[in-house]
Amino acid sequence: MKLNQRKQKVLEAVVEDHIATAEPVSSRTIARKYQLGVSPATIRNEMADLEEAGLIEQPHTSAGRIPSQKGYRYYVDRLMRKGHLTDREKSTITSIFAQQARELVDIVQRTIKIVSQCTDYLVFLSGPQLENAALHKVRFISLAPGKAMLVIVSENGWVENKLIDLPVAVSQEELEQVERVFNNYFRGLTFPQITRAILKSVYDELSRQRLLIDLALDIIESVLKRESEDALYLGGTRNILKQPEYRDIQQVRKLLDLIEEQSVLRTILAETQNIGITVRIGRENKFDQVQNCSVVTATYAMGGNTVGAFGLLGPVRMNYARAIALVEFITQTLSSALTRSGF
Amino acid sequence: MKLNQRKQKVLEAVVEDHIATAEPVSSRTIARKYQLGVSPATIRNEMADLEEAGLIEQPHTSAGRIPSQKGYRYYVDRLMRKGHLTDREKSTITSIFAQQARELVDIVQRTIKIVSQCTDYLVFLSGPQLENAALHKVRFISLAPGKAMLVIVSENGWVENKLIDLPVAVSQEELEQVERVFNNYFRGLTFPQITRAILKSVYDELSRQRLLIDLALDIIESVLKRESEDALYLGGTRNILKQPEYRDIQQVRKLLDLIEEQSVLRTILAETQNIGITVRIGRENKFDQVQNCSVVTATYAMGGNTVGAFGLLGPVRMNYARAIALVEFITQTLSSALTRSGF
DNA sequence: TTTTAGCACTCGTTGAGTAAGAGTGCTAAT
DNA sequence: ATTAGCACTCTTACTCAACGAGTGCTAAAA
Repeated sequence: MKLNQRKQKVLEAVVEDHIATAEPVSSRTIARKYQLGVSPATIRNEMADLEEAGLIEQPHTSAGRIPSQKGYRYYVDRLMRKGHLTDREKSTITSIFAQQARELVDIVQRTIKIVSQCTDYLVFLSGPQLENAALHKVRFISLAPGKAMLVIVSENGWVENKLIDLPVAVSQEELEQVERVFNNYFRGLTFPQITRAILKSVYDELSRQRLLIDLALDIIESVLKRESEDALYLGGTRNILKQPEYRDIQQVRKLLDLIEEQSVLRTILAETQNIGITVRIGRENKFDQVQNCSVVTATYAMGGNTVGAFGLLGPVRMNYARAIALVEFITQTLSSALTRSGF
Repeated sequence: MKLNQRKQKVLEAVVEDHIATAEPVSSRTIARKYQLGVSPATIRNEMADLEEAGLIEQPHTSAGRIPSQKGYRYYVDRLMRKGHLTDREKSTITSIFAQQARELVDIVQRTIKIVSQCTDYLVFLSGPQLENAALHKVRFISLAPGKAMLVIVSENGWVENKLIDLPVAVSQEELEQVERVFNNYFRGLTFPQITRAILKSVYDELSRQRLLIDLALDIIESVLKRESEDALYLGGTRNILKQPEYRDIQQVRKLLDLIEEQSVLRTILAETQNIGITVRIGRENKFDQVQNCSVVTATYAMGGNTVGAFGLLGPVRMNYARAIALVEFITQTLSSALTRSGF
């Protein structure tokens, strides 16, 4: 779709004014606030064209225009200028990550908290999961017959642990053998890197523990999978009510459903590709429950490996420039904090 | 305060009808729905007296009466009949606990989920914390210099674990010595039972590890404390919006503040005494944020030791009989589920 | 003395009607 | 191509009256 210079200016003005005020934008407002050097009447003509193109719409005849979802998309793709965080905001965020963290969860919770203070959108985050992190050490601690604790330590010092059931009776002795195999052969590898090929060479050398190692691999894999499914962190629920879109109780209801039944948010994060920032506007979202919302997401990494995703959810009338800047800054900062040693 | 038989009947009718309908109750409604065998006019006279006694009030002249907070208190203390859960509800709840649970958290989360399905109030729960549970075994797993994982296993098999910093360089050897001391001398004791007296006898025998044991005790104590402060589980946020009290966004706002800033709920649970069910109506609550809510709480136990508390929060117009029956049944069932072995 | 029927009174709710205001689209002049 | 002017539309706010629910009081009935 080709728009001349002036139509673009008008569309930009409609979108930005509506984002700022949540009200329909009139031709007069644009003429007054955004110096296009033309009269309201001219702007009205342009607006009529933009409406015909489906980029803006009128709630009713005697109201101004609001952007359509298509209009927002056009704005995000072509008109929007890069948003900037203030130095103050940046340093607040950075300082949070500078503090020493004992566990992964601590970092995540701090992130949620700080972001919900600098935005009025819903903040949500998955991971960080060690599934793709490089292994440093594996420990099995026998607690009772058939019951043990598995501790997985990543190369840069992060720890994941989980209670597991051992389907067969395994002695502490045998567990220690398995530990040794892992720590000797697999140290420094990510889980997906422990390929069949590598396994084979291990098998040859250690044919006796073959069954045991297979078992251990299954257990570790399932633990890492389960963890990554479980981990969803949320914040900013109180702030998002400030958005006038949520003056209607029905909307709030939908939002709380989303929060309590976390699967939608989880899937949104799981489907985020690691190719920079993803923006989904209204009906571009797959799920019914978020079709009147917009979502900005991005992945974050640990030592080059994607380990989780971070997102902001707000009304379609969202400050995209700011949201994108924030998501970008957070995922970058978080990635470098996680890549630094956990110890 | 002494009320004659009929006044009590009228008060009961006002409270129960208002709980059911959320509307002011008129004298005519009472005469029609609750057979007192007298005319509306008589009931009006009784109502005037009840109003003078401060037990009911009128939103405005041409409306019926609603109970005052004092009226609810009178009802809860003297009029209310014991509520009952249906067999279906009871068996759903019981079946949840019958399932094998791997970790404490699993049980807790299931509880929250099932309760929020059978009530429209906010469900919240603290613990279970092992602080008061009998120790079975303690393990220190050295992960890196100055960094270790502490695993605490209770007598009936529940496990708590936490990453800890070791302030001094401690060898794996020394950690194992400490483990041995704990497992030999303290097995079967709850933490508060490890008194100075017992410690002293240990010191005499093992004077060499004295400093180390002191250090270990401090660490374990702080871990258990920290855990118990952290653990707050919530559910039912979506359901509570069904209550007509929350048609006003401002109220919803307050509720979300409560949910996101969990300290108030945490304190309410922490202050719950283990003397059966506690009911706090409106301004009987200490905290401003919940003065237009009522809270029903009770503690639950593991092998006789209180390890956490469970609560329901709703509007002052709450179905107290049902809420109390539910809290009672849940805490009992939860206690016996936890007291059964964790394995 | 207690209960109740009857009635006047109060107050919130609803709906209709109206005026004001915002914003548009169209036309004709620039 | 742009714009001033104006008629038209639609929402919002406000007023006013009618209605209804429920009470309190009084006087009669039990």
